Amino acid sequence: MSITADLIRGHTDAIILAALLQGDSYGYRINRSMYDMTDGRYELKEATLYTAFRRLEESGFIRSYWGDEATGARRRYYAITQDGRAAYHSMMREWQEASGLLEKLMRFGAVEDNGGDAEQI
Amino acid sequence: MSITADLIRGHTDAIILAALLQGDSYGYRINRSMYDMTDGRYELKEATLYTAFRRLEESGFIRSYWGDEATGARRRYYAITQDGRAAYHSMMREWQEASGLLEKLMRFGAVEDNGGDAEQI
DNA sequence: CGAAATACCTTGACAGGTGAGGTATATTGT
DNA sequence: ACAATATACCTCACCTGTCAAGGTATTTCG
Repeated sequence: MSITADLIRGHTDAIILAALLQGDSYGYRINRSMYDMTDGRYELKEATLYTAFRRLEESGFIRSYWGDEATGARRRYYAITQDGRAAYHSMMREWQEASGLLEKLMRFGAVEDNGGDAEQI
Repeated sequence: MSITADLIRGHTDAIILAALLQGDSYGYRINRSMYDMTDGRYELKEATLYTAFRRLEESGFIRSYWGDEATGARRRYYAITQDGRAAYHSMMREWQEASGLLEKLMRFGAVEDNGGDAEQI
């Protein structure tokens, strides 16, 4: 994994909700698709993933049920709720605003960076 | 302040370094300009700011000195180092990559969101 | 004279992320 | 037949960045 954890922090919930907008799914699969979509540059740690599921379910944004697979390991499926959809859209709006501000603040200095040693003030 | 703290988390260092690329400055002023640039939608909390200064100085990305103001409250100025410039550029590259991935992952679900209740995979 | 602004700092607590560990079943290679 | 790997779930203790709340000292303005 190449990108710093703290840059992702706080976005886990939105990512999971986004995945569930495509349809019900389960932990292992969601993580897999994340890994595939980013060409292995990013995947959620399992502990992070399951913590997030618990958090999201407590918030009422998702609900879970056990799959009825006849074979293989049991799977716990998650479904997004209406509250979850609303939360997702709200998170996306926040992301829009925040990323715009961050871009502005972080680019700020670069515009006049001459690489020299600036004097006081 | 309107945007969620966790969306900003981890970007504080890059923001401060960006500000210092414009020239030496001090805590209060940096925070002020951040507030002004975002029309009051975001400002660092003081505790966060000073924690970041300490962290950055320990990493060798900035150095500090006391201003010689004859009047008014004393000011501790900060200057970005060469290591700090390198770190800034590295952080910006990370941000580029991370924000691209995040965008991809978070938009993912939205493309086929029909608002209905999806059935189990 | 008192309030507000400027300017710095510390402490304790919180929340999200993660390393390291665990369980169980099915598949694949030798 | 048996070991290794993949699938699939889970928990606990710890780390780190943030922040609320508190503090100090000086200057300016009504």
